[in-house]
Amino acid sequence: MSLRVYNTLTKQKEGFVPLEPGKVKMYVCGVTPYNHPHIGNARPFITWDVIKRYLEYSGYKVTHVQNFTDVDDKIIKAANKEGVSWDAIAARYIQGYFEVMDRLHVRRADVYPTVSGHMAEIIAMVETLIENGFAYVVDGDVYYQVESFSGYGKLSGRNLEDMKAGARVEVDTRKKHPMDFALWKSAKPGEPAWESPWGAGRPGWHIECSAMSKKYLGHSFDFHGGGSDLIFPHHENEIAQSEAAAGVEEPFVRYWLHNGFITVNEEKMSKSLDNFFLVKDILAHYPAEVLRYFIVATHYRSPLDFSDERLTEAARSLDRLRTAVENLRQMESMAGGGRTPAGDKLRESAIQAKRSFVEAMDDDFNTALAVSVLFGLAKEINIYQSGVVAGTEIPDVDALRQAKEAYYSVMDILGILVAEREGRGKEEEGAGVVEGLMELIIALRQDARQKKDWPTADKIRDSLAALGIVIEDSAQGSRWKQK
RNA sequence: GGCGACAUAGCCAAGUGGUAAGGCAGAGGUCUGCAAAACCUCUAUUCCCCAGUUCAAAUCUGGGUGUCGCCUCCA
Repeated sequence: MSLRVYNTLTKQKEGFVPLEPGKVKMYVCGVTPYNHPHIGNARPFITWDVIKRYLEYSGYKVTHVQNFTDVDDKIIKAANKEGVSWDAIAARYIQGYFEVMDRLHVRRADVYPTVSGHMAEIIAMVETLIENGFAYVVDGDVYYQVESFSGYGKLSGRNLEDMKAGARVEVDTRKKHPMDFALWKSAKPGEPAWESPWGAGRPGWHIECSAMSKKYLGHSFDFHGGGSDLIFPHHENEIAQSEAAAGVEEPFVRYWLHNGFITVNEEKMSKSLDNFFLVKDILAHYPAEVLRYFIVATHYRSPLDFSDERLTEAARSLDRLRTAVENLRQMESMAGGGRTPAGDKLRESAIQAKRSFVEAMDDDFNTALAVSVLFGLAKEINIYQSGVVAGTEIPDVDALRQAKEAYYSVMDILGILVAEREGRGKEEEGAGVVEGLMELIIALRQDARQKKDWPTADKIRDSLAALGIVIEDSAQGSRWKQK
């Protein structure tokens, strides 16, 4: 079994073959920094973070490029509203982006190109398109002529006739075809502008990704990703620009991957509908792990409905996975022994889990299925731990090592329970993990088993008190706490 | 109006030809000072509806219904 991915271009799953053996080049459409990212914005980045981790786990050397659209109508509008410069707005929200993505354990891309930093490349590509007869100049504006590119519509499954018929926007009469789109817009008062062969102005939206991907990844690369709302027109236009400019047979992008939307009450979460939740606000109420689990527990192409109930449910599910981590850590800290039948069973479960995990991820990054593998292994770990706690099993060091390796490597790729694995999870929640507590309780029970004298609550309290540990009673039941 | 996706238990969600994973919630049980956690058992004779293909369909085909998305900035 090897990696298969669903390609939006061909509308089917295809076996993945990289352009260069052992290397993967990917471009992910980033954000327009005019506000803090909402949870819908975060989905593609968590998704691609997992994809990247899995590709690296599979042995690929990954080059990841993700842009910031820092020259844009919405940024200019926000700047004018606040009375600050456009680049101050962009800088603020780029920082905001990194702050929440870091908390979500989204690892950094290799390059984060910006529009403002790549004017020369953008202008050069527009010039090439004009020279090759794919674009025309009108009063300082430059338009891409869609009819000149025979493949126009191949990604979104549309043809120019349909689009003409279904056009809902007022048509600019200077354009040769209603679907022709701007590569360069002439300068307007109060807007940032750069010098160009066609006069002062700024780039259209789509050209940046073509120009920047070419600079960092070449004219042909492996993956291009983003939300499915980018399929048309953004990615369709990128293909038209990049393939027309390159003028070669090779496809611009080998595999187009698009994630589904996050919805609220079954409706797309978007800034225009004003039904969005900012990641930073959610993180004030839920641990980052929960949000990450919530995203990863559903396949990336499916819609995902966001609500408080769903996050609470995610938190409970995650608790189950966390318990197994804690059980692993507890057993690990105990004196261990050699191979046992129960250990063999655990070892086999670990090997099978890794196999199942790879199968799930190879099938178009099926993280939902991968999560279920984790639950299966968690159960085996817990069963094993029950035996250890009961004193009927002496920890099989090798089996535990393998279970831990399998369990952790899956979580590593999904990017969940990062802190717990280092024993910091409970600390973050405000309660301390008491080192050695489990061993003490197990010792008491083993001792009691021999003497046929079960430890009473008072005996346990006394033993614990001697170590400076008190049992706190609360509405939720008793909790072990170290004073 | 044009194009496309989806419909699986109370909720969420895998499964795309071989007889329904997993999680949450719920019920019963084991263990245990009580709890919590964990473990065991149960909870969809059936996958929106109808027709068809097939030895065999949640999975394929046709029709219908419903929901969502794109066609305007959007992750």
